[in-house]
Amino acid sequence: MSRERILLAGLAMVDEEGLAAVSMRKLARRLGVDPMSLYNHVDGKDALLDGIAEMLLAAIPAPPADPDLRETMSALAHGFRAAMLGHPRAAPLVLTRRLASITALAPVEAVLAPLLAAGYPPDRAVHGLRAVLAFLVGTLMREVEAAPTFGGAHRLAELERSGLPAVSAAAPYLAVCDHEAEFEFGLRIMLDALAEP
Amino acid sequence: MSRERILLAGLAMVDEEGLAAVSMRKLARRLGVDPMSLYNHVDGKDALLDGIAEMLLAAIPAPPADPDLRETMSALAHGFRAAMLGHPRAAPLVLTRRLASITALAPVEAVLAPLLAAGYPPDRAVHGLRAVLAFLVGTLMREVEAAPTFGGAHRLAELERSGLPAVSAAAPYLAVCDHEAEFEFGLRIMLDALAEP
DNA sequence: ACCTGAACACCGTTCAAGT
DNA sequence: ACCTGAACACCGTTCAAGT
Repeated sequence: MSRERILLAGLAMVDEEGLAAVSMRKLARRLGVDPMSLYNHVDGKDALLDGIAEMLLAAIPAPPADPDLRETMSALAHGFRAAMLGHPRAAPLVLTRRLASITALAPVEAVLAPLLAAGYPPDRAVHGLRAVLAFLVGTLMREVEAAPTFGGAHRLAELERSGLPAVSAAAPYLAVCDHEAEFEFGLRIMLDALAEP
Repeated sequence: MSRERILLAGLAMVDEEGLAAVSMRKLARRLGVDPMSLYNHVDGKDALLDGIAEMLLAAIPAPPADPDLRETMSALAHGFRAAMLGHPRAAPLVLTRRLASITALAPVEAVLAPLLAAGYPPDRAVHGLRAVLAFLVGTLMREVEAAPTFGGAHRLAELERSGLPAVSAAAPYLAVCDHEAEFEFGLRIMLDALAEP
């Protein structure tokens, strides 16, 4: 028994059965141990979920340093996305919890550093960070099915006869969602806006 | 007993005690009724939460028609924000659930219609809709404390001695978060990008 | 220091019985 | 058609007891 073994088993459980299926008792069973043993290494269910989120966050690779701001920011965004899509059912933990731990600051540093190096004043850099992050969180929540598609959950035929003119007109495009393309479309908007200080 | 009375009591309960505190049994107690009575009007806990989300969504006011696209989009975004901030603890229901109901299409129509009227081809209009929505979802999740601040959860002193250079340099700005200003900053980026088809 | 198991106070939902 | 209550199969966590 160790904290790490517990967190890894927890992540595996989320990956396989989904967040809603995770319980301390089932996790203990999976580890062949009494439920209460977990409490020696983890502070409770909430702390367990925080711990899993931190593992995911820590696994995001630091992209190679690049003198071009846009290149760096793009690589960071894609790295974050890849990490979340690697564990889609666990991603909401990262996208949804406020982590107090210091490891949660690594991605902040990764985004802030290139912005400051590019000449951004710190206040603008923080605004930029937060805008990009909001977009990333919103987009990724949608990708992992934890946020509304606002239309995507409906069938084409249903959209067409909704009685809503704009929805009907755009029905063929609403009915499908190419996450990759949507991600690039939105990311380009953010990166264009942050092109220079 | 009626579906509406149940949904209203459910919303009140979320407002007062938070999402995690909602249970079918407590809701029944609040209504002075047997827990199982609720099942005659609502399909279970998940359907109850969907129903509450739909109520919130339906309460978003339709802004007055304005020939200016930017004005219209801005009014829609602010209306959506106001509706979520009016029920911050319930907002994650809207921001987090995929509603299959037809009422979930009203906001889509509201955003799509002005974009089409402004000359957007339908495919571009849907991209624009999704990018704006992703930003709104991400920002509002942060505002209602359901998404990471990535830094905001930390104290100033802690940020300064984090050992991370960019984080230290920007610490005073990371330590505070003016949600209003962040919202306007990000929204402006999105609206600028959507200024013309 | 770590593990155990009984116990407490909860859950959502099924089902048979009532009116 | 709607309400009820017992019952089932779960929860997270406390606490006293063990090693």
